[in-house]
Amino acid sequence: MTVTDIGSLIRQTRNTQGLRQDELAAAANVGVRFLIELEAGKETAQVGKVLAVLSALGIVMTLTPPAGTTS
Amino acid sequence: MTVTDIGSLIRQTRNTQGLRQDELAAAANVGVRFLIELEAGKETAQVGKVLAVLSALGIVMTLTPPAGTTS
DNA sequence: CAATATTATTCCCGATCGGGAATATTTAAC
DNA sequence: GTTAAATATTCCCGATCGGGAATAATATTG
Repeated sequence: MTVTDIGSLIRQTRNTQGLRQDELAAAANVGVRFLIELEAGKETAQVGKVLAVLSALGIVMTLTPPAGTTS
Repeated sequence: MTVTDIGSLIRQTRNTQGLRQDELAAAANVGVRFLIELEAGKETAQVGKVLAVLSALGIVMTLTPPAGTTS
């Protein structure tokens, strides 16, 4: 999973929901410029804001540790 | 999923793998201070570096869009 | 083609990042 | 208690964020 992957998924999900960039940006409380750069795969985006965008789209994140290290 | 959750999981996984903060930081190519702040739930951490840490620990991220929006 | 919608790029600039290194502070071991 | 290990906090400071607004470029539609 790369930042480019995340950006692509965000853009795709946004489109299938019929949202414009400025609408999603407003919903997630971020700037339009930030969203543009995030969709383009910006490595340096702040993780909190990335989570806000994902959440605004209803995208659920799951983190699975390597097998056998859960204990 | 919050940044605090991510930080907690990173710390926990790091501990179960017997890694010190400086060791993981070196493996992920980030600074020790960054890792400390990330484990504490720093909202403003750069997403690229967060992914690097997760990857160094073998933690897999999955993003699932809301049902019915995959098309 | 013309008109519009949408996305992307650039400007300025205060605020904050994030690094290494040094210094606490906390925790563990003997 | 003492020595050491591990974690956390501060210092300085160049690099970059990220905002709004304006402009440019790229679809879409009639």
